[in-house]
Amino acid sequence: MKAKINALLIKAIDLLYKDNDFSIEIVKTKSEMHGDWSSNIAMIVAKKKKENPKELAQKIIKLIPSEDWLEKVEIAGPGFLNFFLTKQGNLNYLKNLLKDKKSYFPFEESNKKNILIEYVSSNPTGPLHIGHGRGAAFGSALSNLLRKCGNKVTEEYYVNDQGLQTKILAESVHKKYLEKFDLDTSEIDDTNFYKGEYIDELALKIKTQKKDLYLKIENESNFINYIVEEMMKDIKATLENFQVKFDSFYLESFLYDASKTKKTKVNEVLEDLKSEYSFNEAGALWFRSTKFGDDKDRVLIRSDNQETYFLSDIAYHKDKFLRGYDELINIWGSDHHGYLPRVKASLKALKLSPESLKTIFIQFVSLIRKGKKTSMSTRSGEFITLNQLINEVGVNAARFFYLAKKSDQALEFDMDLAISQDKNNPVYYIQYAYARICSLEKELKKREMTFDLDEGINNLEKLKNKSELEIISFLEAYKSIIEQCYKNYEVHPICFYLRDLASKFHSYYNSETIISDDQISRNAKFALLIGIKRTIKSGMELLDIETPEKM
RNA sequence: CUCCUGGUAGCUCAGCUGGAUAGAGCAUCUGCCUUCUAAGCAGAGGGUCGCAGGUUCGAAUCCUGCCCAGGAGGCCA
Repeated sequence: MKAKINALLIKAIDLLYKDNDFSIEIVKTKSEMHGDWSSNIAMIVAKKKKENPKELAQKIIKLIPSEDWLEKVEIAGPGFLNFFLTKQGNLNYLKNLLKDKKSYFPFEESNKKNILIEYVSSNPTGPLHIGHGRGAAFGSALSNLLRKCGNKVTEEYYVNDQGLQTKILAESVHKKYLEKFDLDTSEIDDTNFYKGEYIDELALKIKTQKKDLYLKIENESNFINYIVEEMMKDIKATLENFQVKFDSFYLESFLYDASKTKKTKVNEVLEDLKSEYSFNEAGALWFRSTKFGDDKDRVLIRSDNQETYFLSDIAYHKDKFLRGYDELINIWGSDHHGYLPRVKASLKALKLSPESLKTIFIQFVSLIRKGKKTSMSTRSGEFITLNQLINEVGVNAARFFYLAKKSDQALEFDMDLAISQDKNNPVYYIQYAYARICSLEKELKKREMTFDLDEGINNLEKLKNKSELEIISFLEAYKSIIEQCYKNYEVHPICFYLRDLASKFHSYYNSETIISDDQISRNAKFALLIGIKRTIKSGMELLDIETPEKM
């Protein structure tokens, strides 16, 4: 409908000015006094052409032909054009939705892309905590949306499976492991060690499974790999538990692997940057990132010969480009925002287009328990793991709480509120609406009545009361919400929409008896319910939240 | 010190690519279960949109300054 109105307006303006370069808005109205759809076109164009908005609006109206779906167009306020649709016009969307045998989805990208989306990528030095959970929920939901809109999407987790931090992790575990055998570890300097409970648990697991095999470590890198694998097992299990499914886990060590090719991918990057963009200073190798807009130059290889994570990150990003994607998406914690300029600088140096890389930052999650804020730190071991959260509030509620807030805004996760499963949880409210519709269908069968969808579709005109008309119109708004989310790489508006839709349904349910004796009107009402049901299902599937048929 | 986010109802947040009377949920108060699921509904109260200027027909939205909160600025990740 929006597209139809848009076409009429563009044509009218084109006739008047031979110009259609305007960014106009066509929105669903909030009040029925303003009709069904509203446009600010007259005010936008009037400004550019220095005319009076109301007079211009008058001219535009004269150029709008009569259409069977259009009742009338009015001018209101400072120059809004308000479109009042005929009954037919308003029913178009719902009819299409109901006629589609498959699951209806209101938007499809015309220029389909092959997208790589990287998220979570938590270091395997500890279990996932509630901060990672937010990135996981958002990344998976956004992937669903991008895919549902017609794109090919690959979800990837980048694993920093080597380097200094994994070494420290292995040492931390090993110390605990030694202590399990009552060995004296007081000589070991553990100031930088990881301290969480999981270290102790892992040490115990190793003792149980491998006995005294690692009392003396013969091959350090093998031991590190072993520990990292154990951590990743745990992380993967948590992700699966949380409805997050990755297509690939990309190992950092692969970038240093020379077994298949002569040169490692990291070495290739070092050559790419050689002499022109890198230099030696104080025993270290630097990347001249200032040449590409970064604040300062960055170290690639430290004076102790240790490669920085930045170096392998460059190689990783280069590899992403070489794998042939149209678009790369990174979902990073907001503490990495200072990191982006140097990555973009490296892309420019490698003559790869930084515009193809879209980075979305996820703000911190802090935890509130019994009114007290808890700080999160992997190293000190003070955190709530994602597993704990799932166990306490459930996957569905956890996902919804994460997704219902704009991702670039800090989130205060109130455990006590999320734990309370009784009433405060908006998830149940939406699920309940869905279950109620399912329940009505069951009740219908129980009373040995039938539902004929085609008859319902053909009699939608019979739906006349206020809440029915409002819902019919609101169902169409789903399309705009999806388009907006798709365009802006966000998902929280879906949460708000579903809540509103559920609310309108509950209200309707309470004001009307759905199962009536009049077959025609009953079918029409059930057709409307099916529209609601499919829309809720569609939205919840994007969020990966369950829609039980019974509660 | 520099940069990035944010400041909207008692609380948690939408709205921010300028538009019509600033919206939800929770909490509070008043009603509604012999009737399709009360995990629900109907109604009420609650606001100097951090402060001050500016841009214009119009500003919560854009610009500038200030105040407050959080974050980033390493040969840490």
